[in-house]
Parts: sequence; structure tokens; C-alpha cells
Amino acid sequence: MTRFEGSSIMSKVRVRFAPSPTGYLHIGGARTMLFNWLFARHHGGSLILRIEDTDVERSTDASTDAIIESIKWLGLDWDEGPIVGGEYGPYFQSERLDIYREYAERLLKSGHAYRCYCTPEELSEAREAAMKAGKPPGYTGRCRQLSLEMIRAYEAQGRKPALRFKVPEGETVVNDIVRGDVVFQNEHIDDFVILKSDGYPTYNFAVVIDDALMKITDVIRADEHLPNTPKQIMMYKALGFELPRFAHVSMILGKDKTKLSKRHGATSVTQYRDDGYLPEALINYLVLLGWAYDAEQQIFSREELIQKFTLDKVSKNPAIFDPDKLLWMNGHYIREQDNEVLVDLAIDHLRKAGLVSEEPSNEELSKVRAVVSILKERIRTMGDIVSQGDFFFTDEFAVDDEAISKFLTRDYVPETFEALKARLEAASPFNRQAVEEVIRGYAKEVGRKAGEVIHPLRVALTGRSVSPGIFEVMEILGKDACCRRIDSALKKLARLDA
RNA sequence: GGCCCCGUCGUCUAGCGGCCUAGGACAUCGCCCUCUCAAGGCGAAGACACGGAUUCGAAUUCCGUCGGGGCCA
Repeated sequence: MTRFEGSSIMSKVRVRFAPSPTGYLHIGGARTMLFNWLFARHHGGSLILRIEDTDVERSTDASTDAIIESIKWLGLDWDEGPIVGGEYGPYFQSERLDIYREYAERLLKSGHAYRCYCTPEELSEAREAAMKAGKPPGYTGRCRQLSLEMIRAYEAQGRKPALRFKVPEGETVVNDIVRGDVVFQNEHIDDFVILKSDGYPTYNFAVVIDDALMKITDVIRADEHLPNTPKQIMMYKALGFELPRFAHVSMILGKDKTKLSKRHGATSVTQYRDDGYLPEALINYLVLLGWAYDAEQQIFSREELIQKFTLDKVSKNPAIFDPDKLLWMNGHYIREQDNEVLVDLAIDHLRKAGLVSEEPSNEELSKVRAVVSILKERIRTMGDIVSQGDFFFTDEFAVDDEAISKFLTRDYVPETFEALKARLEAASPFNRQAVEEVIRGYAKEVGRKAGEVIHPLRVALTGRSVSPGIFEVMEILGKDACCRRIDSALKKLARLDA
């Protein structure tokens, strides 16, 4: 903490988020991005977005676009990187290959790296042999001291060398902001490859060059990179670069405590968006995975997060992703959200379900508005608008058989419905007060509890035994739809009788 | 296999030597409200992995064990 505050005065904070474009933005990646973003904004620093696309096989432009789209949807942004540019570019690793070669060359010249002519086959053979002999399977450093003749012989065979980093003796300490000092014995680290024989840099090498050249002051990333960090520190030192501060945040795990993956359900930000989650809710939930301000507060506005986010409150424990809490939080944000925003979202979902027209009419719009205002209290995702509100928009709604047998088969239902239909048809205006008067009045007249009338009516009108308040429902449905549905329930009952 | 990280209610966490008969949130259960369901209010149940050591005193410090995860291939 003091260490951190002391040095932050010296240089403006620069952090980065560096995804590989091999798929969608993952929940874990989103949280890493969020932590970096909050840290940058809290300190008035810069966030750099860098695309780590050196894995040519798996990287695609479509993934880059998808990731960027997700970041934007979350309401996050970056100061340097794709689209916005910046003075430390290029921001795609695939456009920086010359830079990596140049620095690899430097390491070679300074004696920090050497050429290794071993083929993958030879290496795996050596590994197996070592394992058999009960020895550690790492690289032995056999190419460290190749004679000139050997090198000529290999070159004559047409072998292309990889470049390995010569790991020095001693130990390497990672001063981690969230974990404290982590000590690694260098003898446990083999001479690792920095440039593959095809001229591509390895991950560990490229990050160091990029982070150093992009003047990154704080590397905030997932825990899984901690074991790589000593290697990176050695390269910083070998190249004479100034070390950044490191903060390794724990990973997000699935219910079975393994790395969160598709097996655990939705893991992409896009998926949550499509399911009807609000970006505010996802942000708020994600920040709580590994960060807490105090014992009490759960709900934070974006501004509050920027103001309150500090790395010293980041937890060391891995966090299990809990869809239930996210759901609760999303419900909370839906209830807080302005209806107009919700209406737009609701229309998207209803349109996709074919419940409103592509270009909703004014009539449809006002119906959606009404539905949103009575449903927002009880939905947890915008997708619930469809599953809980379909009956507002079509007579072809799903029917719950259990509800029918429980409420519609009661013997007083036919006469009740007949009477109600007549009275409702006469009601004018057809609003919730009028409807309530009709229904309660009728119940009282025949000596029934209101509920005894309401429950069957709800099944007839909505197809289910749960819905928002029946009078509001009826007002939105309108007189015609109500009478039509009562009528068809009556017919259905007659058929059942026969 | 080696190395590294982590270990408080089912889950996210507060706790940084006495304020802890361990607090909050989600989930669960009960009650209230009520036309059902939600929302809301009130309440219940529920955890310091284990064993040593340090200390007047340990969830908090140290060591070990066990458990989980990750990295290297």
C-alpha cells in the first residue's frame, strides 16, 4: 500500500488489458478489464487495449470485433489501442513482429539468449527419458554451449533455431500488490524459448516487450500468470527495462471449482447481454468477485466504484461464479432502471420472440410500456418479459395444465364466467378500478371470496396461476381480449364436460 | 512430476491479536403484506479445513498436514 502510493506519484498510471482474439469476451476477461479500467480511472491514468494475436491459427478479426463490442456494451472504454490509436502502437501484436525480433537480437548479442537447434521431437524424447529416469522433465540447456562445428552441422541440416533465454542463477522475487512477495528459485526455471523457430515470439517474451515499450506501470491480470512472472522479470532486467508493479488477481471458477468454462453455462459477455442482463448489473456483480469495499455495501454505481476501487481491497481467494446472485442483482438493476430504457430492451426481446412487429405501432408501444411497468417488479432478466408476459401479446400463450385442473374445473366456474363476461362487456371505461369493482362486487353478491373468482379468471386470461395483479392485467389486455379469453375458456370447459 | 497461489456460512465476502456469543449480501426456510407471483419488511438456520507452536489472549502470527486451483511441459 505505502509502496504503491509512494511510486504512483512518480509516473502517471498506465495499465493494459490484453485479450487474445480467439473467441468472445469471457466473464473472467471482463473482470480483468473492469479492474484495470477502474484502477486507471481511479488514478486518472490510461488504459491501453492490446490485442495479443500472435497465435495465428486461432486468432480472428471477428473475435477482435466481438471483444471490442462487449467492452463497449459494458460501458468501458480505453485510451489507446484499436480504433483510437495512440503513440505507443501498433496495438496488435501481429504488427509488432519486427520489434520482437529486434529485441530478441539484442538479447542474443548481450549473451542473455542463445540459439537452440533442438527439434520438438528431440525435446519430447529427452523429456520422456528424463521422466523415466525419475528426473524433472525440463529443458536441460544442452544448446547453451554449442561448438561452432555443431552449429554448422545443424545449419547444414537446414535446422532453424529457436531462441532461448539463458536463465541466470539465484532467485527472483515478484513484489505482488495483492499477494505480497513471492519468491522463485531460478534453478526451477528452465531456459525458456523467447522466439520460436518460425520467428514468432512466445507469450512471455512478447508481453514483456509490449508492456515495457508501452510504458505500462501496473500489470493487473489473472492469477494464472503469476508463475510466468519471474521469467518476465528476468527479461525486464536483461533488457534494462524498468519493472512495472504487478497485481495478480485470483481467477473466477465454476461451481466445481475449476476454471470457469462453457461447461458451467454462459461464460461470454455477449450471452449475458442476449439473455437480458443489464451491463450495470454485470459490472456490479463482477466487481464483487474478488473485491469488497466494506462488510455491508453490495450495490455500487459506476462513479462510486471509480472512487472506491483500490487494489488493496482485492481478495486473494479464487471466486466461484454464482449465477443466482447475478440474477438477483440484475433484478435489482431492472427495478432501478428508467422505464424508457427497459421498453427499448423489452421490444428487442419481444420482437425476437415474434410477439411484436418489426416496426412496432404506437399501440404496440404503449402496450409494451404498460407491460414493462407492471412486470419490472418481478422479472430478473429482460428475457423474462417474454416468458412472463407473452400472454399480453398473443392469444396463443402457453397453458399450464396443472393450473387448469386446479382452478378451472371448479363447479362454480361456468356460471361465474358467464356472469362476469356480461358485466365486463358492459363496463365503461374498462380500467383497473372498474374491473375491480365488477369482480369484487360479483364475488360479494354470490357470497364468495374474491380470490375464488380471481384465480380461475387468471387461468383463463393468462394460462397460468401466477401473474401480476389481475386488474392491471385486464386493463392492459382490454375488454375484447378479456371477453374473448373468458369465452374460449367456457368453450373449453364445455368440451371437457362432454 | 516440479514449482507457485489459495483455504471464514452452500456461494461472494467483512475481519488485519482482545470490539467475535464471527458481521453483511445471494441462495434456503418461516412470518407479515396480499387476488397468485414478485418486490418490500421482519426473523431463523448456516462458517473460521485439521494439528501443533507463539501469546495473558488467535479466524487474525509461525510451522506442518490435508484439500482445492494454476503454471511448466
